[in-house]
Formats: sequence, structure tokens, C-alpha cells
Amino acid sequence: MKETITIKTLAKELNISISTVSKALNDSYEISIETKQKVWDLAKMLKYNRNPSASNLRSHKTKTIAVIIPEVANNFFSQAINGIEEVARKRGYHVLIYQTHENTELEIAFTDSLLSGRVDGILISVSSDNNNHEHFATLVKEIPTVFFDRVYEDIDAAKITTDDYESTYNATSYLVECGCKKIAYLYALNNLNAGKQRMSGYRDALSALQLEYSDKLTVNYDKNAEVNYHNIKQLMLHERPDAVISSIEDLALPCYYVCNELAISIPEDLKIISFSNLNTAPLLNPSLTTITQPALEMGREAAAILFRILDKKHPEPNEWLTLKSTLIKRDSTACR
Amino acid sequence: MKETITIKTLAKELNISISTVSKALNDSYEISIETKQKVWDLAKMLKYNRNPSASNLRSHKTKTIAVIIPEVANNFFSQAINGIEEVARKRGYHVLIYQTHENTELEIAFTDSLLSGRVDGILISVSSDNNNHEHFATLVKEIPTVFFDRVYEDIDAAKITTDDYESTYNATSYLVECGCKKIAYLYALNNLNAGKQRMSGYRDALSALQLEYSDKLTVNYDKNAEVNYHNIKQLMLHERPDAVISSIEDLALPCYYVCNELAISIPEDLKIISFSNLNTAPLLNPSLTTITQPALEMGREAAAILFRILDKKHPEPNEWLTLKSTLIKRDSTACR
DNA sequence: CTGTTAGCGCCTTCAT
DNA sequence: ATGAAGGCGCTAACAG
Repeated sequence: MKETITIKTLAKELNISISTVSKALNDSYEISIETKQKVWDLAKMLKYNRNPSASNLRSHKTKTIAVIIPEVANNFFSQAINGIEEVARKRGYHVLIYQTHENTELEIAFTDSLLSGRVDGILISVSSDNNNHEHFATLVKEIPTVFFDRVYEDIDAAKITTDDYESTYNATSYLVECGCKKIAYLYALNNLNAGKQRMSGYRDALSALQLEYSDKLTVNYDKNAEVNYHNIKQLMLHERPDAVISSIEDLALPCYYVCNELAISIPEDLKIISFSNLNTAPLLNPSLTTITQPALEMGREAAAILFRILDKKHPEPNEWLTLKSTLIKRDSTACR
Repeated sequence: MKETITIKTLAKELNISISTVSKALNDSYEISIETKQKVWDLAKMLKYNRNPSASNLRSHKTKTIAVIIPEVANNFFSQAINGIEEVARKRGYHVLIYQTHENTELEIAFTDSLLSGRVDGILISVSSDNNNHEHFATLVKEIPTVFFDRVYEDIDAAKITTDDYESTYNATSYLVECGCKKIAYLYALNNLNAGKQRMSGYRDALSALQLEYSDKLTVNYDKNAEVNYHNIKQLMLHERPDAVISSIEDLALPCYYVCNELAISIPEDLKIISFSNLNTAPLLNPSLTTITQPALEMGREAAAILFRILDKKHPEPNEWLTLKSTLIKRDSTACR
């Protein structure tokens, strides 16, 4: 550990005052270009690094944002982080990551701890098993926050989501066009706006196309994977749908397993459409048509909105932006 | 913005001194239990949050670690982050994320900026187009660093990798057992130990099994995806291998495309094994056998090693840990 | 344009 | 067991 070098070191070395050095390093307009240059040169030579803690303490700016998500190891969220990090880096910001694992306690612990001023802003995709939004109500008053993908309508903050309603509506229509008459729905995220919207899109499309909705054709997500498997199997055995829409990737999986076990051929006997952000399309089972959300763009946009707020020049307060998903049809024989 | 509450607030409220409050909050032995309790209660009531910047400035501990990786939106790395975050959270640490996108300039910028004392330690998986390791040599002297998965042997720091050599050796042997006689290799990460080890495993297995190695059966990764596609196509057309081992997922993809275009059936005409950490196995094309690295465990272990170093009680200095990959055989008909 | 003076909130001797 | 005082490194008034 060699001696740490501070602006004081630079000041002494150059025989100028500490504050001049500070201003020079911050490229202040009130310092002559020659002085600045001298300071910069010496700083580089000595490999000076500003102490962020000291700087933050004084300026109340951390140049850091927090990202709170349910899970990193998820194609959607990891792509979103990618976009966030990209935008943040370009602005010289640092990115902290927190995973809630859908655990409300953890989520509260994170948001509470961020109240300490560790970050300038927060990007969050809320956890789903969450019924009280109180901690968010206080959070958004204290610190600039943008909700992305999984949002609460009742919270007064900026939001960005995808077209959850339209995407399932269109997917359902597409299946009907393909001749499907009995379309099942695997329902998840029931506590979230996104989940409800997706369900509504499915239901409204059915009724618009003169098909009847039935609870029997719906399977609700359960935390227990075996329960999901069992429920989907029952659905297949007793209802024999000719198509399935899955609101999350995690329910499409057991659906595949079940088909395998029951020797239901895909897509001849059953067409499957799932929300999915798998980034390796061609490795996929070619029969899986997906509703793919623009995760990278959402990350970028969410960060952009946050920075606009931090810059104190966001056009309209608490905008709610909606991006479009894409229905990627991988089964070329499905519709002809 | 209501008034921010500090230890000073607590002190005034309780009519005790600031330093007593500070010590109480830090659970110091020299404070009576009654006083501590009073302080804790009030702190909770007032939702006091210690200001991290001030604390860091004094104590030189940030309770923060940095993770530097090529890409978040990658199944291996996102799973690794998952493990890292999990371990860090349990220790009350915060996790900063930086993506290099395989860009050495960026990598250097990140490591340099971390020299400022923003973090207590670093976990890094190096970018591949990197020939000079100087910045790491200085980095590891200044700040505890653990290299994971993509490491440089010549850097004196703790490392953790998987069995790159054995995994391709075993994969090659497996293919030979299956009757393959002409096994191609898609070569990537050439600048990295991991890439070289994988190649060696392949070559050594070939020669141990009396098969000849030929450059013609090897395709080198190119940054340009079209070039990869073209090269793989040439390989298929001119060499007609009966098996392919891909050192990264990104080369398995064009391989699939090519097979599709040339109407080469998988796995009848061609067996493919690829390194891959896709977490949705059943959605996969069932013919893809994968070499899957224990990403989550690696993240956990890497973090654990770092914390052991930070705790100043790591058993042996700069240990190099190796974890085992798994050959997941998804083609049940391949070997019989 | 440059320098002086106060702290930011917290921790840490050193006294009491 | 508690308190007083100083300073971590930097920035933000305010003077000159």
C-alpha cells in the first residue's frame, strides 16, 4: 500500500490551492486553461483517482443507479440489464444489481437500504407475489424511480411496459386464423398488471372471434413445478386443446414435457405460443412460436427516462411508455 | 425532500453524544446494552439509514464488489452473476456490474476507475481480444481480485475455472464411442486459456483414439457472423464431418443454419456437441448435446473466494479452483 | 481567475 | 460507559 494521492498532493506539488485543483479537475469555467492543463497532466502522471466517497458525501451525487429485478438469470432481464448498463456507462454512471427472487421481504429490504443515498436513481421490475405497495409509495417520493415491465399502476412514477394486452390478443387471433378452436391459456403473473393484461387480451380476442372462454382451459401458475406439470397434464387429458398460449417461458416447459409423455405431436396436434426471450432461436424446437419482448430496448429506454428525470428536464411527469412485442412465428407449416 | 436524519439527529433526540450513537449503531462493546437498545429503537422508528459515503470515507470499506464480464445477456454469465449476487447479499455487500463487450479499452477503463476505491474487491472474467495484461498486473496488487472462467495464467491472483480440457476430451471420446470418425471442431476464445485447453482436449482425445487431427476439420471463430457461416458451410461441403464440437454456443448456431440449408439431418448425418448454458433444456432441439458449465456454482465460489481474501484468512494464497462441467446427452438415440 | 473557509456524515483516538 | 475533538477527501460558498 503506497501513499494514496489526493487533490492535496496535486495542490502541494503545483503550489496552488486545493480548491483550484478541485475546480480544475471538474473542468470549471473559472479556471484558466493553462492551470487546468497542468493539473490534468500531473493527475495523469500520478494516476490520481478522485475518491468517490468523499465526492459523493459533499455533492450528494453518487453517479450510481440501482437495478432491482426478480432474477438476472432470465433472458428478458439479462437483456434489459445489458441495455441499462450500456446507457449508464455512456453517462459515466455505475450500475448496482439486486435480485428479489420474487421475495417481497427482500424487495423491501433493498428499497429501504437504497433510501440511504447510495444511488441517484432506481430502475425496478417488481416482484410478483406482492400485494402491498406502500414501500414504493414512500420510495418514489424520496428518489427518482422508473418501473419497467412489471409495474404497479397505483404508484405515481414513470413506467415502461410492453403491449401485454395486444400481444396475447394478436397471438390468439393468429391461432384462430390457423384453424384452432380450443385455445388453452397458461396463466401467470396474476398479481401483476402485465399478467392481467395478457389474460384480458386472450379473453377479448376469444370473444371477438366468437369463441367461448372457459376456466377449464386455463391453468394457473403454481410455485411448485410438479403442480404445474400435473395441472397441465389434466388439461391435456380432459380438454384436449388444439393450441396453448403460455404467459411465461416457465409454463411452456412443462407443457412440452407433458406433450412428450402423452405423445401429443407439436405442432400437428397442438400449437404452442409462449412469451419468451430466448436469444438462440435456431436452437429452439422449431415449433415454438414466441411472443418476444424488446428487452434490450426496454432497458435502454428505462435508463433514458431515468436520466431525463435526473437531468430535471423530463418532458411530462411520470410518463408511461409502451413498447411493442414481436410475434415470432417459427412454425412455417402452421399457417398456410 | 424532508430533512435527512443522521446520527446527529438521533444523538440530539436521546440527549447523548454523537460518538455514543455511532458506537451503539456499530454494536460496540463499550456501550451499555440499554443505550444500544434505545438507539436502535429510535433508529428504526425514524428509519435512520447510515450514509454510506460518509462511512466509506472514514472506514475505507465500501461493502461493494465489482463484477466485470464480457456480456450480461449470456446464459453462462447471467447465471454466474446470480450466484455472485446471492453470496454478496448474504454478506451485506452490494454488486456493481460492468460489461466489456470483449473490448480491451473498456476493460482498462473499468479497472482503472475501480482503482479509486469504489469497491472492496473485484470479480472478473476477462475479455478475449486482449494481449496485454499489464493493467491487471497493477490492479491485482492494489485490490483483491478473483478471476473466474476466463483467466490469465500469468497474473498472480486467485482463479476459478472449469475443466476445459477434460470436457472436450470426454466429449470427443463420447462421439468416437458413438461411431463418429470425422469430428470437426469450431474453435473460439483462441486468446484465452479456456479456448486453448478446449482445443487441446479435443486434439489429445483424437490422438489417444487413433484418429488424426486435421486443420481442415477446424473452423476458427470470426467476429463477422457471415464469415463463420461461410466457413462452416465450406467445412460441411468439402469435409463432410460426421460430428462437430463447438467451443461456444455462438458457433453452434450457424452450424445449425448450415445443416438446415444443406439438408443435413441432425443427428443422423451429423452429431453436434456444443458448450452451452441454455437453461431451458426441453425447449432445445433435442439433438443438441451440450457441455454445460456450473455457472451458478462458479459465481458462488468466486464470490466466496473473494470474501475469504477480504476476510484476510484465505487458506493458501491465490488458489486456483477447478469445477466440473457436465456433458448433457440430449440425443437418446445417438449411442446405443 | 485563484484562494480561504466551512462543512458533508461518520468514525476514532483520547479523555473523562 | 460516555463525550469531545479532529479529520477522511472533496466541493461549495464567498472573498479577493
